[in-house]
Amino acid sequence: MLNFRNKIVELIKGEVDSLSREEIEESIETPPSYDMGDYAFPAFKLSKVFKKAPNIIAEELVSKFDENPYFEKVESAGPYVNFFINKSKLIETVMEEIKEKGNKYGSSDIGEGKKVIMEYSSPNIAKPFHIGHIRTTVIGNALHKIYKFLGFDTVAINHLGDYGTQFGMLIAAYKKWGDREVIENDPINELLKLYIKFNEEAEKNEALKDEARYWFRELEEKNEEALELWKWIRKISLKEFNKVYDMLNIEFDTYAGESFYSDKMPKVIKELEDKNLLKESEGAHLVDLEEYGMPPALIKKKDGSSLYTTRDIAAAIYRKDYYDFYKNIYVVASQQNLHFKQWIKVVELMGYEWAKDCIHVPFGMVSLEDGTLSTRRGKVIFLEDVLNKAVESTFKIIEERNPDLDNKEEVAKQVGVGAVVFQELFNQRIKDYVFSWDRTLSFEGETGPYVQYTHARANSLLEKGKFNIEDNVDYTLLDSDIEIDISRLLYNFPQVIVDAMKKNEPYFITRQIVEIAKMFNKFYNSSPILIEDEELRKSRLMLTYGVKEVIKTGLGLLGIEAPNRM
RNA sequence: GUACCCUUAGCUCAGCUGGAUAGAGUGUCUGACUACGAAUCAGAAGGUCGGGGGUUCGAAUCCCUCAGGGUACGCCA
Repeated sequence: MLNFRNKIVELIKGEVDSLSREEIEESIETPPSYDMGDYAFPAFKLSKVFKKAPNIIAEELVSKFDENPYFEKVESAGPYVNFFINKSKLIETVMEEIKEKGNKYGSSDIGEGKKVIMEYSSPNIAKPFHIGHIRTTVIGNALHKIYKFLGFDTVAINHLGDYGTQFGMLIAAYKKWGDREVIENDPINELLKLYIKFNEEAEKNEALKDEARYWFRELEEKNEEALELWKWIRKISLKEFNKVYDMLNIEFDTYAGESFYSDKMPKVIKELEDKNLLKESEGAHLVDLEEYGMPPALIKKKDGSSLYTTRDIAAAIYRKDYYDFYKNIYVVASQQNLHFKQWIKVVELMGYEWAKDCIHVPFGMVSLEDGTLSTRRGKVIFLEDVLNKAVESTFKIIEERNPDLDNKEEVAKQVGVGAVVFQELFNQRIKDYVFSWDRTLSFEGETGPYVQYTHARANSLLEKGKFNIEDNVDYTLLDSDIEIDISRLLYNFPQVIVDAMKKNEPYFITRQIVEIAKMFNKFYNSSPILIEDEELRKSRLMLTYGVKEVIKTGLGLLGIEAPNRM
């Protein structure tokens, strides 16, 4: 595909030697409106070099760029040099590229040979998968797909919370009040009940906490009974989680969670001691980080057992050895910012230069209208319920508007789940939000169903118009403002994917496909597509095809399906 | 108490590494279905970018400060 920015860099570089190609590339901007041009080069920085007013420099530059095949017009506007792209070249290059690459349009090999670890979702065993888990799960999945699409060699890790004192609690609670059959029938809820009951009782009776600690120690010592219970609880919980993962169409490469690293920690503690990083304080062992403006990182408890900082350090070291990662990414809530800063600093202090490749990708908090989520107090909204409710609402809408649709259940699932996922990936990760049923179940405006609807509509046009990708198309017929606007958005799509990867922000893609859908709907409402004139029809269908492909790819990267009918 | 994050239209949010007149959606009001799919489109109204300083040719964007909200701070993860 033609790279218009590079063409501008070449033109400017030909006239101005004092700026490097990179500097020129970086200063190229998009004007506020396309009436003013497709790209703009501001001359402010040159005014110091040439000791002239920027608007004079801009004028002088323009006079040198008259005849050029890639830009139909170059003009100055005050201090800016504005470039107007050659529209037929733009449309032709983007359409030919989409035609050639199809559903691979926007992919690349920039990540070739680089291993990227994406740790996300990571629910706690025996606790419900609630609305609070949706963010890490959905953001992580999207990032995983984005990196993969850009050629990175990815590993999706579900770092299950399957170890720790809480397990001692569960085992103790099960031994006191548990019933295997009851739990088998409704694992998460029953285990949650045990968990809540144990916490309530433990507040009244301190001795229970000792029992929990006892059972956790037994588990670590590989006591057969404890081990068997642990395996069983882990298995039935995972089975429940997989219901949600199936609905979301998410798979992991490994479920190596906390337990997996439990035997890798003593070595780390020893290493910290050998490197003189460990300090004793009030019976516990820690790494002092005062020098770096952070509270100390606790490594070993009074009783000798380890903490999750130790576990994360051990996991990172293991992963470096085993995978030799290029980036080791953690999609974990912003509440853990300090924790990540601490342990990554400790890894750095241990002398591992790859500490900088461990990246925490934080996101904001979800709360309920009446306050914070709390598993212990049973104040949660289950993710499964959210998804099911969205699917039900969608099903009703389909019954109303498109009752003859084939496989309504399947489509309702794709659209309902898609709506939830889309909403989750629509804004910057860091923003907190309050969960609202109204918002989750609204399918109008900038929503997943809107984009999916546009896709289905485009598909229907292609079918009715008997679109054939082999047809030769006269691109010069696509010359209206809307058609060019659409082409520009399609043209920018590959760059948007790269930006999304660089910033670990899937919403760049969400916003781009919304823009494409909006522009296409505008086009659809203003220009007939299935018309008599064969040449014109073919060209408009080609544009429709481009829109359909890019929307589908974009949705796919977000983990959302694109049904052909809905 | 200390550190970090957030604050843009009634509501929910965009605004690319500072750049040309601050944009969407939603809600409100108005208009378009015997129409290629109305989960759509067109239009109107709606903003001292939390307040105040500073840096700069230029600040919603960078720095300082104040206010409001949130999160985290040694034996949970």
